[in-house]
Amino acid sequence: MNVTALEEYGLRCAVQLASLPEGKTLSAPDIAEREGLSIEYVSKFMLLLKRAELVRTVRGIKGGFALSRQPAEISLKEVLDALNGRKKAGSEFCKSFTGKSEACVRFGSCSIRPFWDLLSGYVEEFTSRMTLADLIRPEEEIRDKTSSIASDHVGQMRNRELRS
Amino acid sequence: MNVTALEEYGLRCAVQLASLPEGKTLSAPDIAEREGLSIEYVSKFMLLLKRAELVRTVRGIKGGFALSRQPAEISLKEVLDALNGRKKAGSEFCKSFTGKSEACVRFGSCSIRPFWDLLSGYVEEFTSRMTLADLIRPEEEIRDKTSSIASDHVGQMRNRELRS
DNA sequence: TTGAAACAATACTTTTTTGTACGGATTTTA
DNA sequence: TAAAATCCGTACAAAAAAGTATTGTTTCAA
Repeated sequence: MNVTALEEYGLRCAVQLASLPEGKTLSAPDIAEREGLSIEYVSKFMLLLKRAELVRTVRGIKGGFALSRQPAEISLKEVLDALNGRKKAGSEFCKSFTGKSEACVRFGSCSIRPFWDLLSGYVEEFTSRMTLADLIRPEEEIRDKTSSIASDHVGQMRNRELRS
Repeated sequence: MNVTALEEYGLRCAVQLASLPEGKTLSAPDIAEREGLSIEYVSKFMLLLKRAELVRTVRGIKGGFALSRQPAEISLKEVLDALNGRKKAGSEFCKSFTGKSEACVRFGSCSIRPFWDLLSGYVEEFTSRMTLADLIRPEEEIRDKTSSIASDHVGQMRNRELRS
C-alpha cells in the first residue's frame, strides 16, 4: 500500500493553486519552478485535474491554472481520484484477478476482502473529509481535524455492528 | 494509494498457511492450486516470506511451507513489509524526490508531509495489530477488533496533541 | 541408486508506471 | 499581424512492477 507519484506530485500542484489569491492563475512553468518538477510533467497532472473539472484554465500568453472551486470545497479524495484514474483498491482486486480461476477462489468466507475494505474505507473517509484548504494551513492545525475524523469513523463502525 | 499485487497475493498465501493444522506443511503447487495462481509466482512470494523468516520450509519431495510462528504472533504488517521490500510510504517521498531540486522544496511549512504521515500512521497501526489469526476467522468477527484499533488510534492522536 | 517432486535462485518477458519530447492551437502584446 | 508565451494532446523513452521460465539442489521412496 503506497502513494503513487501522480498522487504525490499532483496533490502538491493542487496545493500550489489552493494557496493562490482569489482570481489569480499560475502557469505550468511557475508551478514547475515552485515544485522543482519539469514543465512537461506538471502539464500532465494539470490536464488530469482539468478533465476532472477541478481546475479551470486560461489559455494564451499570461494564461495559467486556477482551482474551479474554493479550496475548502475540494476534497483530497477528489484530487487523488482524478490523478489515479479510478484505481482498484481493496476488494476491487477480487474482480481484476490475475489467476487462472474464473473468479476469486474465496467465495463463502473471505476475511481478506473485508480487511482491505475496512482499511480502504478509513482511507476514503479520511481523504474525503480533508480538503485542499486544510493543506495550506500550518502543520500543527491539521491534527485537530484528523482526530475528529478518526473519532467519527469509530462511531460509524460501531453503528454498523449494531445493524448487522 | 493502492495495494500492490505482491501484497495481495502474498498475504493470501500466508493465510493459506495460517489455516493449516499445526505441524503440517503446504507445497507451492498446493498453494497455487488453492489460490488459482501459477506455481512460479507462488514460489516468488514464499521466497520473500522465507527470507523475512516468517515461513519455514521443508525441502525435497513431500516438502512444503509452514509459518515459523503461530498465526496470532504474526502481524499483517510484518507480512506486507516482507512482500514490499520496504517501500517509501508517506513522507519518505521527501527523500526520494525526483525533481531537479536537491531536496524537497517545502522546508519550513509543509502540510502535505504530515497529512501522509497521519494517514500512513493509521495504516501502520491497523496492520500492526491485525494478525494472520484474525484473517482465518469468519468475516463478521473482524469488525470488533478493527473498531477497537481505530478507537485507540484516536486516543493516541489526542495524547500527541497534548504533548505538543 | 535413481527418478520424481519439491524448494532455491536467478534470469527473462510483458505490462504498467513514470517521466520526457514535440507539434499544434490559443491568446496577449508589441 | 506576427511573435511570444501559454495550454492541449499525443507519442515516445525509461524505469519499475508483474509474472514466467529455467536451471540447480535437496530429499523421499521405490
